[in-house]
Amino acid sequence: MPNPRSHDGPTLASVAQRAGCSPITVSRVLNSPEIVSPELRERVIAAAAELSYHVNVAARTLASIRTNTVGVILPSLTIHIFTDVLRGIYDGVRDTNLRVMLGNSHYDQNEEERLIREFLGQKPAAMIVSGIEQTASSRRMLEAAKCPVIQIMDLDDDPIECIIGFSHFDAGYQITRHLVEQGYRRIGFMAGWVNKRSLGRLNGWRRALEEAGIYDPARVLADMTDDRLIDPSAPDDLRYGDPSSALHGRMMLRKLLAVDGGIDAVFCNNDIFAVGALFEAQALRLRVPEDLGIAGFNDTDLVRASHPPLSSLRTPRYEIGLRAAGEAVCRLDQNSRTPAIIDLGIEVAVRTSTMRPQASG
Amino acid sequence: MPNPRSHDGPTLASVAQRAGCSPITVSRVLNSPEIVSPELRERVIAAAAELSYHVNVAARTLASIRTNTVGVILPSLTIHIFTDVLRGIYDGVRDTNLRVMLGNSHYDQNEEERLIREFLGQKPAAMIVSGIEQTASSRRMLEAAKCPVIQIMDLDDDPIECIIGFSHFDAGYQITRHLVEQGYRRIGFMAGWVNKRSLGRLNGWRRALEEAGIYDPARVLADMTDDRLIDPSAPDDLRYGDPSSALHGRMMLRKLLAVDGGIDAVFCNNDIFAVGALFEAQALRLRVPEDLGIAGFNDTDLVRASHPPLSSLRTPRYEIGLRAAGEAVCRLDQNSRTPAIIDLGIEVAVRTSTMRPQASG
DNA sequence: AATTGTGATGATAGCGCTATCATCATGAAA
DNA sequence: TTTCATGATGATAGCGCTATCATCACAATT
Repeated sequence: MPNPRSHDGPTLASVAQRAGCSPITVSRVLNSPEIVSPELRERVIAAAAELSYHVNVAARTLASIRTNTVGVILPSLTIHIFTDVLRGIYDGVRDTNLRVMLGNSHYDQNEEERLIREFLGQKPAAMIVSGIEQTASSRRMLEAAKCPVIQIMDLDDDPIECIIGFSHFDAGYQITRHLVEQGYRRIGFMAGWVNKRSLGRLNGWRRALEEAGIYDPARVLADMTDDRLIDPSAPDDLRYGDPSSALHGRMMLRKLLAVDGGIDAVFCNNDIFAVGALFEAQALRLRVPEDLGIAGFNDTDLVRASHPPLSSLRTPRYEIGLRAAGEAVCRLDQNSRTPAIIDLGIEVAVRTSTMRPQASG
Repeated sequence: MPNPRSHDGPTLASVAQRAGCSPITVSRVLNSPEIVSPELRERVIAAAAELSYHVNVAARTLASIRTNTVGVILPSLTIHIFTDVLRGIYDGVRDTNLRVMLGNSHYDQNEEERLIREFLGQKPAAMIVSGIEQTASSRRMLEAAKCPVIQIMDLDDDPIECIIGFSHFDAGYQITRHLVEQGYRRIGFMAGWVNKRSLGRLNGWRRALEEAGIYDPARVLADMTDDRLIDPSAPDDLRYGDPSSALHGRMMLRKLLAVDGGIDAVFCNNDIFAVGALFEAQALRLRVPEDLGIAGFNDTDLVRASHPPLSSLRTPRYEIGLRAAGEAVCRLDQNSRTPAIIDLGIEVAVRTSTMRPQASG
């Protein structure tokens, strides 16, 4: 009777036996094939194929100290921004031997800290974490980590090691500048719920308006800083709903139009809000862009196809994920931990929704 | 000098030493605390906390045969449907000791087979795979797997073991019946690109129309069965774009309106197409629902907020993920492998976009 | 012929954990 | 008292792999 603790699958030893060599040689064929003679190598490969052998990752990890797992911690899987990033990361580790271990912090810094602790306990090959809002203790753990640590999505702070993203301040500033240049004067900001990144955009919006002498704090709407948006006990409508739903966009536009003096343009913190605002404008029979300019954020497919097409700010979400994975691979290859701030840039995508006829500006 | 191969972190042995007991007792505190005396247990927990000990997952896996990893294989991370499912899965394994290992097959059955082989090689605790379109060899491997295998998203076939989803045929049938009941007679189907699931919906659409005696095969648009949609070498516009973009919806509506006899309503294979169709209708100054009825699929946030709100078919995407994870946990607990077909049901969400004034019906 | 280097392969000893069996008090039942 | 069950803890032996060092044939160099 065979050892009951053993797996049933073939092991290095069984491949070795079949190929007529020692287990360690099989290991070499797997890990550094160039140092094994061609004939033996072929024999081993054939034997492995015949037995449909697959390495036991746990055993390899245990024996070799290094793992091939990249820990990724994102604040949400609901918000499409982060699934775009995630897709980039997965595409970035394709054709490498790296695995992704994903954690969802649900925008909870304590949960994030827990995940960081747990992931670091597994000695990951690299860590990719979103943003710069970690707790002090999370930050300390990441700084002490013996692997590349890559922060993503943000820029404006001193990174732990490598940070890949874009300036949210610039993003808010540039899209707002565009609205100012189009002649809009009462420009609102539909922030939704405010985190560090949104705050950067808000400050960019504010700066652009202050420079033009038309800043009015009443025109920012951030009162959705509301636990219901992320609280699992919230009513179904919001719980299953995207916290950035188009319905919120509609509601917020109504509120902004109702503030003293109203608004003649709105910068929406994401494209979904913007589409919601567009629908609300249609419902109110406001002409876009004549009566109301609408600008989105992220430049997703949707706003290219709307009627009228919406201006937006293109953010390199997929590219951030791809590059983050690439940096991880590269830093592992070169065993380097050089600090780096990688700005993947942004771009204002100008479309009809903000092309105000100059006559009326 | 310590063993250079060893990790630097604390091990079971160091915790044991600090707690003044043997390593195996520490292991017991971790795995079945109830069999250790309260005092010793407390001492061990305290020692572990002081050293901030974390188990070495690789060592545990190697020693215990069983892993705590659930392999999940999805065909896409681009399509929001699957990220909804993914979110459900992650929420479903929260507060369990299960990990998720995610693979993206990019709608490629060979890639899927590769992933299945690789994942099974790691003796996962369970497997969750999307759909029923596996290759024969994939199917064989999954059937032979020594772990619960849960298929999701579909229903209409004999499952490997447990399948969780809904009937795509019924879905297509019900939403089309609704359109028929509203008095629409030239009802198109905007399929986009056809896989097994879309085909089910198409057949449902067809059946409903045949029953009403108004089926016309010219009114289905499925010519986007186009490799560019999933080919990484496609032009940027499509590559980075969602293969179910609203722009496709706009294009397809134009095509459907141009077929002989035109259409007076359209069932769109997803909500994004439907919103695109709505925008196109707006651009063409077609009144919705009077001139054109529009129905979407999935009932996402977006269609609730559009102007007019779009009817859609609610699909339990998040719930499928949640339940799949739940089934995995449950089957592991009970060590059962009972066949099960779990229909999570669908619902027609009727909104303005298909409420045709009966006078004109 | 002796020495050295090189390239290919093998032997050995763990990596940190858990399955299994062994031990040893303790108290209840005979 | 003896026996036996029970509960708590320990000792031992791997899980399947790789790091490290050892070996050995063979060719090149002195």
